[in-house]
Amino acid sequence: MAVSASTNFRRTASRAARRQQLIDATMKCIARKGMGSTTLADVATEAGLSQGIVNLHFESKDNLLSETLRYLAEDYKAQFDKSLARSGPHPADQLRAAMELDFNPAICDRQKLALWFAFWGEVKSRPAYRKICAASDQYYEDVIEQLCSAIIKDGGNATLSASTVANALKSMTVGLWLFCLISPQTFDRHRALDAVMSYLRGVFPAHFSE
Amino acid sequence: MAVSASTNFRRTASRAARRQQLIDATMKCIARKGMGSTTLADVATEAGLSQGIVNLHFESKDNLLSETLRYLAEDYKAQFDKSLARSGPHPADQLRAAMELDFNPAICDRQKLALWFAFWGEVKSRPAYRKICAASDQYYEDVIEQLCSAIIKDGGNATLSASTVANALKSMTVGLWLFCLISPQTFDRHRALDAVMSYLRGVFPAHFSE
DNA sequence: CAGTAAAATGAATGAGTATTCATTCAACTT
DNA sequence: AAGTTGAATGAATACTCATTCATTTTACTG
Repeated sequence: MAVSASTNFRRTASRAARRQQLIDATMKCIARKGMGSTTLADVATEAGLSQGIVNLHFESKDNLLSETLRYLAEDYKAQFDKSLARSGPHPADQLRAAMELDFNPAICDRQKLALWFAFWGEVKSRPAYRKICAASDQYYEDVIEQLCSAIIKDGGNATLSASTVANALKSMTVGLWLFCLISPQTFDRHRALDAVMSYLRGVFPAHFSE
Repeated sequence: MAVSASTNFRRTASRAARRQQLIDATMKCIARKGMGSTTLADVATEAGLSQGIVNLHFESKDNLLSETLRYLAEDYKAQFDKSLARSGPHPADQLRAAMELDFNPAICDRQKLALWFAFWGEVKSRPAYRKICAASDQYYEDVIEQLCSAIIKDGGNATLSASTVANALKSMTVGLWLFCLISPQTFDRHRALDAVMSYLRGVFPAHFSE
């Protein structure tokens, strides 16, 4: 029943691999053609498979898109958790790592940014997307707020509100991503990271100076 | 030829009024149903007019959408310019007015926010949208940067870069708008404005304290 | 090597949609 | 009042696209 690991060269991939292949194709199509103009035929062609393949592996187009958003969010979370785990032990190290991740080429490339904005653009009319995004946001908001809180306790400006700083940081990321998406010639991820680090130096001078 | 102002009760509106009526209907439909699921029939029904009306006044659906984005951008600019003109003479007054506008109910309501994100979601695949947004962004970036520059000269922290602060401010707005759109229950425009004002107090303490 | 089950195909279907255009209608002119 | 003009209508058209499913292909089993 389960596909053995030894049969790597099957022409028919395992269910999970095929689904991932289709999600990858979907992401490429949305970035290239936009969410509204991406058809199931486009996705199938991009994946090098046939017409009916999406409905075979995902029930419907709606479902494919939801799963694609879910994957996008999970992929980001995996990189986020890994970045924090690999960074230094101090909360300031972790906060820096989190912000550097957001402007890493792996995250901050126009294809992925286009995807995020494509889904955010439908959030108001698609409760399913809204829920996925809200849950995701909540997680980062919490983690970043805890880091800010720790930094404030560790000799930071005690009048600062950790949640306000966390809001400011996460929202800056979104806006800077939009600038990278809209004006790639005049605005790039280095300038974006500069803006964030300059904010961090302003708010936590004792922790974020070279 | 021109419709006289006295004939207010014509059943057939002037060309400009009809176009505006259709743009208004388009905005409502996009906010409600999303950009991808908005059909010309939806727009016509929302406007209380007939099937072919959009192609009569706008050449095509594409054109209607571009004109809608253009209107959205012009409408924002008009309110922005008016806010600065009405505010106090000092650059700090004007900067505060600009930020307060962004979280005013007239701008920061979920219907309008949904519209902005709907268009931003298509920016990568539609050069026409990208250009409109880029031009618009450039304008605000310039104005805000000049205000920051003036504040810095007027006794602000001379090591600050006006353009970095301007980037941070404008990007925070976008991200905070997204939070308002995604999590209206847990996040509202007051919290958003708090985050911005807290940033301004941090960066320009001499100019932004009560 | 059959035989079987699962995976994949791709033509067919049918719902939906942008666009066209012949006709209708309202407002103004003389 | 009859005529003229341009706006508006809405049925018809041509097309796109998600979904279905009978058939084919592939991989595995005894």
